[in-house]
Amino acid sequence: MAADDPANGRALRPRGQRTRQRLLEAGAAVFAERGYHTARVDDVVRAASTSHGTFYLYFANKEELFRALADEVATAMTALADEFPDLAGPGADDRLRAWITRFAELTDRSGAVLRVWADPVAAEAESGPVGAGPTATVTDRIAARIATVAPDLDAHVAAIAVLAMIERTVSLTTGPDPAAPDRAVVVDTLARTVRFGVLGG
Amino acid sequence: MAADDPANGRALRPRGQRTRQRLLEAGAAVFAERGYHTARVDDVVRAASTSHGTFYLYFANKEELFRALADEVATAMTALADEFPDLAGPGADDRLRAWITRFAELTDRSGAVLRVWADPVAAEAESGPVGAGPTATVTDRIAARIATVAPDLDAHVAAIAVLAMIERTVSLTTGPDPAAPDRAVVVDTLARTVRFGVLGG
Amino acid sequence: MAADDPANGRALRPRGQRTRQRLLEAGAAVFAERGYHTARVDDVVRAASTSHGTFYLYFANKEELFRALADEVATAMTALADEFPDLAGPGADDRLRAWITRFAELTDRSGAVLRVWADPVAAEAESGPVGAGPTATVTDRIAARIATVAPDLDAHVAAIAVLAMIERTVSLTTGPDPAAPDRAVVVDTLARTVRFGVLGG
Amino acid sequence: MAADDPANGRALRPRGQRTRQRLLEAGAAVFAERGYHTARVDDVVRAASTSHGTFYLYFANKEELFRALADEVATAMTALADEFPDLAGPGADDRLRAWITRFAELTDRSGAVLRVWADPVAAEAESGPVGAGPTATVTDRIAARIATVAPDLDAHVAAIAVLAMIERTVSLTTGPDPAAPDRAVVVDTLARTVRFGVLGG
DNA sequence: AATGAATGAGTGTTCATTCAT
DNA sequence: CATGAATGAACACTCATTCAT
Repeated sequence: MAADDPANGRALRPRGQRTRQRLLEAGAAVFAERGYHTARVDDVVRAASTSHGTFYLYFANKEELFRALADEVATAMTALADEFPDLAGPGADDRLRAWITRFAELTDRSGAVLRVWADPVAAEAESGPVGAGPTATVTDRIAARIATVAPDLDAHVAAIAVLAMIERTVSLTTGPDPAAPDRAVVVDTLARTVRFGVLGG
Repeated sequence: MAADDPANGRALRPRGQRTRQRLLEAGAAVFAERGYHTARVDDVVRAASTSHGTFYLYFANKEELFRALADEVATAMTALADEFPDLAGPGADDRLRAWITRFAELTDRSGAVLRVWADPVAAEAESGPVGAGPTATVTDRIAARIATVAPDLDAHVAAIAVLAMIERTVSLTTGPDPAAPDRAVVVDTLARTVRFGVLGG
Repeated sequence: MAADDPANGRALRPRGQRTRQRLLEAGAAVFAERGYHTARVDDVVRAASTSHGTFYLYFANKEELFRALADEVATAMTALADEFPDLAGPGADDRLRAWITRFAELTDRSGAVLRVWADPVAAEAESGPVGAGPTATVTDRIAARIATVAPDLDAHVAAIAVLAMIERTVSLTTGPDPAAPDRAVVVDTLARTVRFGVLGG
Repeated sequence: MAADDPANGRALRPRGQRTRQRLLEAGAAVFAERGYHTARVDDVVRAASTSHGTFYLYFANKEELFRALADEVATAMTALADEFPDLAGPGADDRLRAWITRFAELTDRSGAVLRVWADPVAAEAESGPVGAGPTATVTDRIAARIATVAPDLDAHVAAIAVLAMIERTVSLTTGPDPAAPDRAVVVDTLARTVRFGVLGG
C-alpha cells in the first residue's frame, strides 16, 4: 500500500517473505531471458504469479528489483573473488580450474544480471542500476593476487583482462547453441590461458 | 508513403547521400551514448538535425539503422581479423601490439555498436539486430591463426577468449574515467597476456 | 468479510470506539493537509496507526469517512447558524464579532472538510461526498435573519454572500503565512463589512 | 516525439496552433466539469478529438495544461482588477455593477480554473499548479482602490473579503440548478453589499 | 527531398478495496 | 478486533512509426 519502504526491512511475515522471494526468482529469470529493458514488470509478475500491486509492495520499481538481484550477485562475486587462487606453485592449474568452474556456475545462475550490470551504458544512468562499484571490488582482489606472482605486470589491467576473458568466454560458450563447446574444454582452455598469460613464459 | 526500401540502393542524389550519412553518424553517436534500447529515434534525428519523416525515408526503422552501422563495423572487423598476426617468431610482440592498437581504435569509433551487437539478449530478438554471424567470422579467422601455433589448444575457444579479453578490456579501460589506465599500458598488458596465454610456457 | 454496515451503530465496545475516533481524527488531519483527492487511505491509516483492514471495519470507504466528518461539521455549523445575531440595535457589532470569531474557530478545526464540502465539483459526484444540503440549511437560517433587517435585499443571495465572504476570508487569512493579518483585524473588518453591507447606508 | 519544450514557443505552424488551441479549450471544459484531479488526460484528448500522443506534443503533462489555462485567466484577471471602479461619487453603483458583471462573465468562462487555482491545498503542492501569486496581484490592486475611499479599513483584508464574496457568490449562484437566482439580482445584491460594506454608513 | 504533425499501442506505477489469518 | 498481504482497474506518459503538406 504505497508503503514508504517497500524493499526495506519492514519485517516481513513468512508469507511476505515467500512472495518477495518468488518475485526475486521471477525477476532473475525474466531479466535473463529478456534483458533489463525488454523485461516488463508484467512478465515478472506473471512469472511469480502475483499481481502488479503486489510487486510494488516489495519493490519500489523495476530498477529496485534489479538492484536487489545485483546486490545478491555482488555479494557472491566478492566472496568468490576472495578465493581467487594462487597462480604459482604446484596444483595451480587444478586450483584455477576449480575457481573458474565455480565462476561459471555463478554466471549460469546470474548471467543476465551480470551482463546488464556490466553494461557501461546501463550503468551510466544515475550511476546505473547499480554502479560499477562491485565489479571494481572483484577486480581489486584479483589484482592483488596477480601482483604477487607477476610483479612486472600492471596488476589492475591484468585483472580486468583476466576477468573479462573468463566472464565473456563463459557466457558466450553457454546457451542452447548445439555447437556450444564442452564446458570442461572451456574451463581447461581458460585456465591454461590465464595461467600462462599472467605468469609469462 | 515513400519508397518501399528506404535503406537500399535507390540511387541517392548527392543531397540524399549527405543526409543519409548524417543519420549514420548521428546514430553511431547516439547508440554509443545511450545504448540501443535507450536511444530514441528522436535523439538520432535531432543529432542529425533532420526530421522524423526524413529518418524513415532512409531507414525502415531503428533496427535498420543499427544494422547499417553494424554492417560497417562487421566489414572493418573482418578485414582486421584477416590481419591477425602470427604469434610466434621474431617481432611477434610488436605485431600483436600493433594489431591490438588498431582493434582498440576500431572499438573507440564503434564501441557502442560492438557492445550492443555482442549483447546476447539484444541479439536474440529475431536473430538480433544483426545476428552473431560476423563475430563468428572474426573468431574463425583468429582461430585459424591460433591453430597454427598452439595445436594443443581448442583453437575456437581460445579465439573467443582472446577476442573477449581484448574487446572488453579495451572498452572497460576507455572512457572519461580520470583513473583510466594509459592506453599503451593496456595494449602492452594485453599483448603479453595473449601471447603467453596462447603459446604456453 | 466484516459486518455489512461498518460505519453504522453496530454498538462498538470501548476499544472499537477509540479506534473509530482515532480514524476520524486522522482523517480530519489528513484531509486538511492534502485535500480529499490527494489524501490516501494509507495516509489516514498510518496517521491513526492502524491497518487498512481496520479502516474498512469502521468505514465503508474513503467517502464514508469524509461523510462522517462532514456530518460533524454540519451539525456544528447548523447550531452556529441558529445563533447568527440580530444585525440591528445596540451591541450589534459586538454580537457579530463574537459570532464571526466562533465561526473562525470552527473553520480552524474543520477547515479542510468545509472546503472540500464546498467544492462544487467534489460535491457533484453522486451528489458529492455529502451534498450541498447542510450549507443550504445554514444559508437559510442566516437569510431569515437578514430578511428581518433588510427587507429590500434578496435575503437568500445576501446570505450566501455574507457566508461566502466570511468563510473564504477567514480561511484565506489563516495559515502559516507569516504575513497573515491578525485575526482580530480580520474579524473587525468582516463584522463591519457585513453589517453595513447588509443594513445599507 | 519527446520534444523538449512541448508547450513553449517552438513556432507552431497554423495546424499546430489550432490543435493546441483545441486542447486548451477542451482542457477548460473538462476541468470545469470534473475538477483538476478527476479530470483525465483521456477526457481532454477525447474532447479535443485528438490522441494522447498529440497531447504530450503540446503540453508536458496535465499540470502544464492547467498552468497554461491559469496563465490566461491570470492575465484577464489582472487586467480586470486594474479597472476596479471608484466606489464613491455619482454613478458608483452602476460602475460597480458593470464591473461585477464582467467579473461574473470571466468566472463563467474560467470558473473551474479559478476554483482549482484558489484551492489552497492544490496550491500547496510545489507551489501548486500555479501558485497564489496572481490572486495576490488582483487583491493588491483592489486594496489600493479601497484604501482611497475607506482609510479606516484594513484595505488588504477588505479587498480579500470583497473579492471572496464576489467570486464565491457568483460561482455558487451559477449552474444548472433550476432554483438559481437571477444573475441581475445577484449582481445588484453584491454591488450594494460591497459598496455599503466598504464605505460604511 | 524534407518536414512538422499525428497516432496509439505499450508500460510503469498508484491506490481504493478485499482476503486470510 | 486487528493486521499484513493481495488484488487489479485506472491512469499518466513514452516513443516508434505513419501521414499530409
